Amino acid sequence: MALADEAGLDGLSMRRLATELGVVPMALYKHVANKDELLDGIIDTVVSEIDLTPVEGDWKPVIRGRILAARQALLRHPWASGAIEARRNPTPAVMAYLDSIIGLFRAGGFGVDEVHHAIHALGSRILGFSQELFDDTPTDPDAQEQAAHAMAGTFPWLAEMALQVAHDEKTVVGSGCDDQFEFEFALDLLLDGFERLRKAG
Amino acid sequence: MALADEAGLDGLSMRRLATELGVVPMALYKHVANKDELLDGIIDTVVSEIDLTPVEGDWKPVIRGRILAARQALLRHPWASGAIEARRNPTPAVMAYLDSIIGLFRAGGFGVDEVHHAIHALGSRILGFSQELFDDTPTDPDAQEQAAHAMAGTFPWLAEMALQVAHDEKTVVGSGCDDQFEFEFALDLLLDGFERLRKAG
DNA sequence: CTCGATGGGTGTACGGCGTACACCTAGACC
DNA sequence: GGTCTAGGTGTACGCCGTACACCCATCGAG
Repeated sequence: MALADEAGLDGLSMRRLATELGVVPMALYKHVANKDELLDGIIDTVVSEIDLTPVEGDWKPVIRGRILAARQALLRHPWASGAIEARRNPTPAVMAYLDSIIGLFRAGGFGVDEVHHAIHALGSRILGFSQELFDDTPTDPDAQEQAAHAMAGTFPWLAEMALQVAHDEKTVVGSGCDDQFEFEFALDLLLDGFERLRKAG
Repeated sequence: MALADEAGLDGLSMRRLATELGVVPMALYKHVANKDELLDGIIDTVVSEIDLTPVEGDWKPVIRGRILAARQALLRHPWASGAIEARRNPTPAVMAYLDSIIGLFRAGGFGVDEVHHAIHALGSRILGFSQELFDDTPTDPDAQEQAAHAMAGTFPWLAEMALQVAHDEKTVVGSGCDDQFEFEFALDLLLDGFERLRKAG
């Protein structure tokens, strides 16, 4: 049923998925009320991949690990994070995940208010634009460098950063922005911040 | 043209917008190549509302102010942030905004790498779910409290937090989650983190 | 063994979407 | 007056989600 995770496509749906299953579109409606419900379903199966089994240890590494696990699950299904955000009310599995995170904070000695703020901080996108603002499709560094030079006049600082990235790409192996690193960087920054607040508070 | 900011609706478009302008749908295509280009257009007009005029002062309050200004602009047009995120490449105005932020960091003494990480941190949604995970449509506290109790069994920690929020709503005026406060909380946490890194760095 | 109910698949149809293509018109400019 | 062109028009196509009516195979009750 929710094995509809299949062909891994996102923007395409319902009629398409039906034919993919060798069935007429309307047949799907015998299993789900509408498309949203179907999406809720597959979202839940993805989120359920996150390992929520209790772990012993200090709150910080434990929470860190769980969030990174969630990230891994979402990375396995690139369309998922977008789908989750588009939903107006969270699905049960999402609730369960959130609940587990909150529980870890509470067990770590945080007060309810503190956790509340922490959850918001972890969930908010400060710039209002998401991390994937630039699609990090790996273009070759030289083209990137050229583009950077081209916009040096209008967007000097952006260009500077882009050049640095292009440079790194040519010297070190791997793609310019190490997304994983960036993610952990921001995560640790926040976790450290929470810790300081707790000690201070 | 981009005065299409009009009726403030989002999910509806093109044909709809055409009739709204008293014109046949295809007429729009004499001004924009396709719907995406139109969206890019209105996104740019929204983002252009952000005041990017140079400001004197310490980097932290200046950046803080600019980001909060951006937030105000996006809050004025609730559909905008979603639209921006959905776009694959940023529009010029978005680039200009990013550039200005990067510039402020650089002027504040940050190195290129540091700024790079900072930008990523500011832009990422750590949980993978956005802040508006729960639509904060103001429901009455009692109903909320009841719902919280109902899920206390399955999601104890979530319920605990929800109860606290419901309680606050009844005692203090204003809505339970002060979004503005939460936003500034996360923002300051990150800014403080950046500062410490720079001093350590 | 018949019979009704029921779960799942089918076919047709509607209204909405974005947009390709060919056409028309009113002014601007030589 | 003749040409060019920017902008508006009409028709049509293929996609989408889904409402509604139908059909059939299985199965438990009588």
